[in-house]
Amino acid sequence: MAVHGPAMTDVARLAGVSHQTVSRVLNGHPNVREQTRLRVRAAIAELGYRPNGAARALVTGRSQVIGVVAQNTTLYGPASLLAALEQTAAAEGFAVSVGSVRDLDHRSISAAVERHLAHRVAGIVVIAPVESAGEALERLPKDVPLVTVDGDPHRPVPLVTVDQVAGARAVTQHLLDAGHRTVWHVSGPSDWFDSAGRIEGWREALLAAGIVPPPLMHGDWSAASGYRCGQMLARMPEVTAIFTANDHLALGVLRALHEFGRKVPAEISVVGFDDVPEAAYFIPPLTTVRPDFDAVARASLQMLLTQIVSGNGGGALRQTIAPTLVARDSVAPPRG
Amino acid sequence: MAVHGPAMTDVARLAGVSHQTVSRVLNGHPNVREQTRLRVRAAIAELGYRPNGAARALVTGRSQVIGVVAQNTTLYGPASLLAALEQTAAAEGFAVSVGSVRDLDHRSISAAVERHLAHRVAGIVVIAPVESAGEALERLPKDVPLVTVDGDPHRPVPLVTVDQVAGARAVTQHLLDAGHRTVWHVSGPSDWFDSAGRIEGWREALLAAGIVPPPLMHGDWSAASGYRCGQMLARMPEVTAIFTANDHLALGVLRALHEFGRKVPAEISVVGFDDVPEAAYFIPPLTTVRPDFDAVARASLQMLLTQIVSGNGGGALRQTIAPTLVARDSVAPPRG
DNA sequence: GTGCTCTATGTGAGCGCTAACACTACCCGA
DNA sequence: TCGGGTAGTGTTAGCGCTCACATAGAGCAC
Repeated sequence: MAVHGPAMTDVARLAGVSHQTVSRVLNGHPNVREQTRLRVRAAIAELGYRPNGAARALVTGRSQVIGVVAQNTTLYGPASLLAALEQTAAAEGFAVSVGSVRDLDHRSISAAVERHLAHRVAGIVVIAPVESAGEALERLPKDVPLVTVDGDPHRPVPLVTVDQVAGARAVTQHLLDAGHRTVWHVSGPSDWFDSAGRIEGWREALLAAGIVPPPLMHGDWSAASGYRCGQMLARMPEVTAIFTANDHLALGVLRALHEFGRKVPAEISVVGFDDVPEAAYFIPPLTTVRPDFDAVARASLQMLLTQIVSGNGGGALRQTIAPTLVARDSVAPPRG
Repeated sequence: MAVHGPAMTDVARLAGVSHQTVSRVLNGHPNVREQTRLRVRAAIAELGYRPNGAARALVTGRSQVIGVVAQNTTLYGPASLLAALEQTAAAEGFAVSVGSVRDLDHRSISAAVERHLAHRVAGIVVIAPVESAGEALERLPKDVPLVTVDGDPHRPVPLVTVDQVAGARAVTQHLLDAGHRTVWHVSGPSDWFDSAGRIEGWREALLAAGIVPPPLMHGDWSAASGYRCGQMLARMPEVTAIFTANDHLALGVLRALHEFGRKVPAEISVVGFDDVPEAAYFIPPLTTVRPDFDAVARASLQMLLTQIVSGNGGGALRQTIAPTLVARDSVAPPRG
């Protein structure tokens, strides 16, 4: 009382009804007289009553909480996704509980999922961009609504994903259209699906144009690795166009090129991926690809809610969100 | 059963003990025979039993969940803080529920806090960097453990904060030590405490050196606003040193200076704040200030846990985390 | 009037857990 | 021998809510 605040029975007593009627009002049940409804609402307001989610979760077996498992929520992509998910979920009356993991191996993921299950979350969204994450999901109880984001396209799990391949293809084509003979690619870590998709799109576009893809440069999303790759690329006079798997890699590449005195875009064109807010202020402003995180969040949440409402079993739903090319100043035709 | 998984009584039956003994094992109660404990653990493992957090929350009145209220978790600072909080909380057995808000007015904040209270969170961390947020906190039930991060230093609420003033002072002094006559400042939004603290530190350092602070340039944390301020500063020949309130502003400034052909650091030195991972790859690598987000997260969580355990009433605790200067290449002595 | 439906409300049980207390051994000192 | 601790365990009563069902009254046809 003093500590725990008023309960439903307190409201009921004040309104002169039974606790069940209060419950009905709270849950928007139809068969309640308008006058009664008003009286109950007044009592709720007067007491500052707040329904106890734990009690509700106990009896219904499901809380109004969605668990999100993500790695490294400091990165722009995951952070944006998380924020968008939270906003969308809040609009639907759901809270979002984060379970971020340092590593994406199955032990970490399983542990995070366990934690969520202990709290009886209504559903789980796994931002699982790597191979090893998928395995952890196989062992999950089948009755827990689940959606993966940017996960393994080959696993029979509901999936929402940014169309990495299409984005990368568009970027590569964009560079070819500008007149470049070929396009070099600085990739993300090889075990990420995002990374794989971007490599695939790049390769496809080149092959479609009858070009043999040049050797791949392996990065790890960080500006530091972009810088290292950039130092190599800067020394190769034949390089005129570079597609980096994300904007941070592009930043590192840009700096390396700058240090070697190679002008962008006059001598070399550079394109990124993600459209971080700062990309427009790189030197020069970066042409990049913008994934629609809001759309991804909306799609995954809707997919999850469908499962929650229908009791479960989304089966192997999947949805792909197309990204858009954002053209800025870092692309120009090659010299000569 | 099929859906809800085994309950404590199921474990008890299998282990041949009472459910209460299972409860004791789970909660690390001392008076349980080693042999019994083992039997119970075996039963738990065999059934794949998972304690029901909702039931526990119902009876104890507190869940093992900490609510975090934050704005714009896409920004590097808040995102890092959130991630660090989650990691720290997980280590203590707590889950973290995010309630991000679009605006930091009291209606939004109150709504987010309400949502957390409905779920009976054990405590709340509010990342409340602006004035209006504080008001919302005044009306909060007194018995809810609460910690604010980067909040109003003048409110009687437990507070953990990065020492903005010290950081800004150090940066400014660093520039003066390099030989600059004065330091210009591009600030963050005026209603953020972070912003105010950085302005204060900058001003203090200048005044201490007997220098009248030059006019303040107002930004809003974004690279875009940094760019706009940079365009003005670039045209002023007397400007030789700029301290920007965060790294993104610095990026915008750097680009503007670059466009105007002003060399950094040869002609103008630039310093940022936050040490985003990319700062080392700006052109040139950015000298900046690194706040220790992990330390902030640890401090706030510890403060919160103290309140949770002791029943409440942290009173007006406060803790300040000193940031460190990270010297890179964007600072040099002025010409001549 | 009787019997029916339909709406508005109340009653009781129980979700899975913890807290408080009760109980049973058993050991120890007097 | 017996009281009195103390470790180990069981029993009972709820926490605040929803679900399934019971009930009461109103409306209406015959």
